[in-house]
Amino acid sequence: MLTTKEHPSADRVWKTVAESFPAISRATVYNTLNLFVEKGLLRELHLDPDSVVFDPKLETHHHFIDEATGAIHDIPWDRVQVCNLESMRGFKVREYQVVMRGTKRH
Amino acid sequence: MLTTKEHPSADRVWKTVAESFPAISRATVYNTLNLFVEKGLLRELHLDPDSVVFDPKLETHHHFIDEATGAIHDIPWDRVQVCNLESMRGFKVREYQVVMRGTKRH
DNA sequence: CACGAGATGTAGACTAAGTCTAAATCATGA
DNA sequence: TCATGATTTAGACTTAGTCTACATCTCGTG
Repeated sequence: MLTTKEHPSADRVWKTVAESFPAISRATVYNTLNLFVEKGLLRELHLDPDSVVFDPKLETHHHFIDEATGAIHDIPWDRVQVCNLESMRGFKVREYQVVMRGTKRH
Repeated sequence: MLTTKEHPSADRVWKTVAESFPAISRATVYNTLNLFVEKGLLRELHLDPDSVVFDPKLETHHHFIDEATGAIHDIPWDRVQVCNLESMRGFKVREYQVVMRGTKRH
């Protein structure tokens, strides 16, 4: 999980882990994932309409959601830029990202 | 709903509507909201960790999430810009937005 | 080694958002 | 008025995420 390039849901992680550790409890997987988030080892994303997904990549980056497959792709931070953030006058922006949707070119 | 500046969840809409129409069924509210989305009268957002929220503002815009209150604010499209989108070479970007999190200044 | 205390994991119950279903009701045209 | 299709209802159902009580593990100490 901590090294995957994907963005699995908790249940997906559970199913994957259960292949190697069939005795592991679902609650343990949820609890562990949430602990990792709390301790800063993972980030949770609310991009998927069905569930929270977890992102092991801690460096700030953008996201591209493939509408055909549902896959979430990490986009390097400096690939695109958000210009004019200073104009957000009434807000203190702690973090931001560009969320893009579309399809992957072949 | 179609004119609100907020981003209510389905259940929030239900509770609001039920004040005027106590007989309305929860499923009707869900069904109607989903129909509105399908017909393009509303957009659904997956920004809130707890539920889908609905956005009546059809013009493209960005979002700012107030982490203190959970409130979602619409940010005018031209307030900030995403530069270098052409660099998304392997992707066909159908739509994008900047999602910002932080707090509102007093 | 034994023991106690705290941490961690388990198994299943529980909650709540969202969906489904069968039936009732409504709306419309003939 | 009636038939038909559309819409709504009320509650059941599903499932992601959380909670709970208990079991098990880990570690430090004597």
